[in-house]
Formats: sequence, C-alpha cells, structure tokens
Amino acid sequence: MKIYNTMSRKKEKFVPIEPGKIKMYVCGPTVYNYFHIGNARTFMFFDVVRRYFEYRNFEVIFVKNITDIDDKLIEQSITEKIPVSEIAKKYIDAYYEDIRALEIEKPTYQSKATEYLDEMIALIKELEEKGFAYEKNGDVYFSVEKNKNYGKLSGRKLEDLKAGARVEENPNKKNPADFTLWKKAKPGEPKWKSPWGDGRPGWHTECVVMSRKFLGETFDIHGGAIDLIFPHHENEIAQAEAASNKPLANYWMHGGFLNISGEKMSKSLDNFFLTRDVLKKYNAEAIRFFFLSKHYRSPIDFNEDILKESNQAVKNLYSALKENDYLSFIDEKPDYSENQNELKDQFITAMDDDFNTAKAIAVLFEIAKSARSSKDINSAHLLVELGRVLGFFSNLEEKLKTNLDDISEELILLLIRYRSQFKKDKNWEMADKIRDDLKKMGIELKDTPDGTKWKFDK
RNA sequence: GGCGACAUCGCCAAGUGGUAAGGCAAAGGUCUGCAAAAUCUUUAUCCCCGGUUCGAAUCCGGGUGUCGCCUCCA
Repeated sequence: MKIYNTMSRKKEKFVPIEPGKIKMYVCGPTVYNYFHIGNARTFMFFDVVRRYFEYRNFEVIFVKNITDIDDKLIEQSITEKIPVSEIAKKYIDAYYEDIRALEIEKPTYQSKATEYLDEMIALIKELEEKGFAYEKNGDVYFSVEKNKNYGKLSGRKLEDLKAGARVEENPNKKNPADFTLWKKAKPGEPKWKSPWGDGRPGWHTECVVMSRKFLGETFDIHGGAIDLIFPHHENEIAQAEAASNKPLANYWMHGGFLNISGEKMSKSLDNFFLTRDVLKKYNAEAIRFFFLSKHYRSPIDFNEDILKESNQAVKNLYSALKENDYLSFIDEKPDYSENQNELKDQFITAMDDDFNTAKAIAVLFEIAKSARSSKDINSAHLLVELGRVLGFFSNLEEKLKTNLDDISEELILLLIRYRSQFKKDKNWEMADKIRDDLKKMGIELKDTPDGTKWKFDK
C-alpha cells in the first residue's frame, strides 16, 4: 500500500515499524468552541484510515488528543464568563456528542493535555538541559537555531521565516521564529507549578508528550489537517527529535481544507458552519459521502446543493439493500462469487493507493447495481462489508427497520387493503388519494408484481 | 517577498504516457390504470499556446485563472 508522505512530498510504500501493527496519532480539537464542518472532515477521514487498516487486519493503536488548555480557552472563558475548566468540560462533552452523531469511532486513546502536565514539564526541562530551550522572564522558548533540521517538514528556511515580516515582535525571543514551550500565567489565568514559575504549557509540547506516552518515540503515522504542517507539526518535530534524536513519525499525512463557496471558512467572513448545525439538516452518512467523494488531500468546496446530491446518492445505496430485503439475511454468512471477489479487490486496490475513497465509492455503486439487478444477497453482503470500511451502514438494523408499533403498521396495511379494493373497482381517484395522503406522512407505496409494498421515504 | 496546490461532462469527481471510472441531475425506452421503484439506453477529448513522443488530460516550457500556507487556525 502507498501513502503520500508530506515529509518527502511523495507517495511512499507503507511499511509499519512492527508488522501487523499501526501506531497513529492525530491532532484533535482545541475545545474552546463547538467544532466546525472543516474539523469534521479531518476527523472523519482519519476515522476511515483507521477502519481501513483494521479491515486489512492490522492492529491499530490510534491516539487523538484534546487540547483543553490554551489561550483560546482563556479568551472564551472571558467571553462566556465561566471558568476555563468549565469551558473545557462543556466543549469536550459537545465534542463527544458531535463525534458520535457523525458515526466516528472512538480512538484507542483520547487523551487530554491537562492530564500530562508532569510529562510536559519534564520534556521542557530535558530540552533546557540539552541546550535547545531557554527561559526568559518566566517564559520558556525553543531555540530554532539550535536545531539544524528545523523546517524540514514544511520546507521552510529560517531566513525565509524572518523575511516574512509577519512574525510577531517579542523582545524575549532570541530568534523571532522561536516558539513557546512554557508560558507564564497572568493574574487570574489557569496555572501549574513549574521550575520556571507558575504558568501553562505551549500547544506544540502536548502532542509530543502524548504521542510518546502511548506510541513511543517513533511511531508510524502522524496526521492532521494541512494547516498544521507549519508551525504545529514542525515544532513537534523540533522538540521531539531534539530530545530523542529519533524521527517522531515515519509518515506524515495531511488532509486538505474545506472551503465555503470557494472561500476559506473563517469567522470574519461569517461563513462558519458548525458540525452540529449541519447535522440538523443532513445525516452523518450524507456528510460522510460528501467528504469521501473527493480525495482527502484536495480542497473540498462545501455547499448545500452538493450535500443534497450526496444524500440522494446514499439513499440509492440503501435502496439496493432494501430491494434485497437485507434485514432478513443480516446474520447470514456471505459466499462471494469470483466476480464479487474481483470487485472487492478493486476496492482494496483503490484504498491501497493513498486512500482513494472516491474510486472506492465508485466500486460500491457497481456492487449496488449488481445487487439490485441480480437480486443476489451476496452482493448486498459485499456492499455492507465494504461500505462499513468507509464508515457507512453503522447501526444498520436500526436504519433498515421501520420503527413502527404494531398498531400503526396494521393501520397502514389496512389502508393498503382498502386501496387495493378501490383499484379493483377502478376507483383511481380514491386509490391515488390514499397513496398521496400516505406520501405526505412520509410513507411511500409502490405496486409490485407481489402486491403493494410500503416504506418510509425520508 | 518566500513556499505550495489546483484547472476533466450542467453540477460533484476518479484517472497522471496508450486512447476519458463513478455519483447527482437531465432525456428516451420497458414496466404501471397513472405513479413510484427497478431496469436498459443516451450525454465530455480533459483552461489556452507551444514542445517532447508512434502515442499526452497525463511529461516539459510559457500563459491565464482559482486557492492555500508563511500569525491562532482542522
């Protein structure tokens, strides 16, 4: 299998450190607000990465952090007039809620920054002792000049960074590109004790500490969205490799951005979409389809028309299962034909090529098509098996079930019987009225050679 | 100023040297009392110019356009 590695800017053959085992770390949310639909794209993509590896029988150790102490939480705490710890709790709960609603699986470890203060302080101390860090007025900075490889991930040179003229002026820093490891607390701010006085850790340090803790000094895959390449991941590498003298991660994967009508999503442009708001109008699978229909590294443009199309596409996938009455065969063991195995291989080939989910989805549609035309339940089984690798069809039983109590169902069947009589009498007006009225309630009738069938049309 | 990405049917989107996947939408046929569903069929030569090649959407050069990063950012 091949994975595009940001470090080399090439697709590389993927070789895990330990055969059969994948250690991956993905940067999670900073919990100062509800997360937006762009975050959702990244989280959902890495959910698929994890699912795919597991499908291919790898043991996956997947770590995702929660940044629960940061300048942004402090700002939000002032805005909402509640303590930082409550801000964190509120948005962590919301995060879990939204993730569940998106049908994203939990990582193996979901770690919070504030639980690893001791380890962070130890790392900063180690860096100070090794001469990579210096203290000034209660702040501790990492000295980028001490690390000759600084900039290797983002392809930046220190001179270029200086020339950028947008680097903030900070008289405490030896080099404007130096970044904060420990920040002195101002009065009233959350603080922890440290050898440099009361303060809080910088953002870049937590990921190094938590990845080390759960995955070791070098692990397989480090992921995030493209904007994290610089400075966040660059600064993680600088610290981790200064301390251990070993590469932090072998493969760096970065997801592309989500734009709104061609423009970057930002609060100032007022085109900010929270995941929970999108979920009010579109279900998780429509959103998932929309994300996965484009390659993860490409920018994707978000608009409602495309979400509607995606919703329709997913419905059509489901119809292949309903046509086959999949629910009745859900516990059956599949027995794939040669042709079905061939389709499965096509799916795997697509995913092996740097997670070409768009192509994988095309295979899904081919399978759905044959499931419908051949009425072969094995095609339906294959559709579910592979669809689940992309995260579709979770809680399938529930989704296929009609969720009606017995009386309601009896009433529908009663109406269908009346309508059949009207049809026999060629009373088309009444027959159509029953059909139309039921349709208004979201119940769709269709006349088949085996009699009239009904289903929810949602 | 530095670095990078992208431009394929009405819309979304694969394909990166061998003659254009798939989805949505649309049109027509079958089926139906009419529908719905299902099913079959139809719809592009790949931003422009030049080059390399037997052969290019795919490689090279030059345009044009769009976007991103360099500051917190998924």
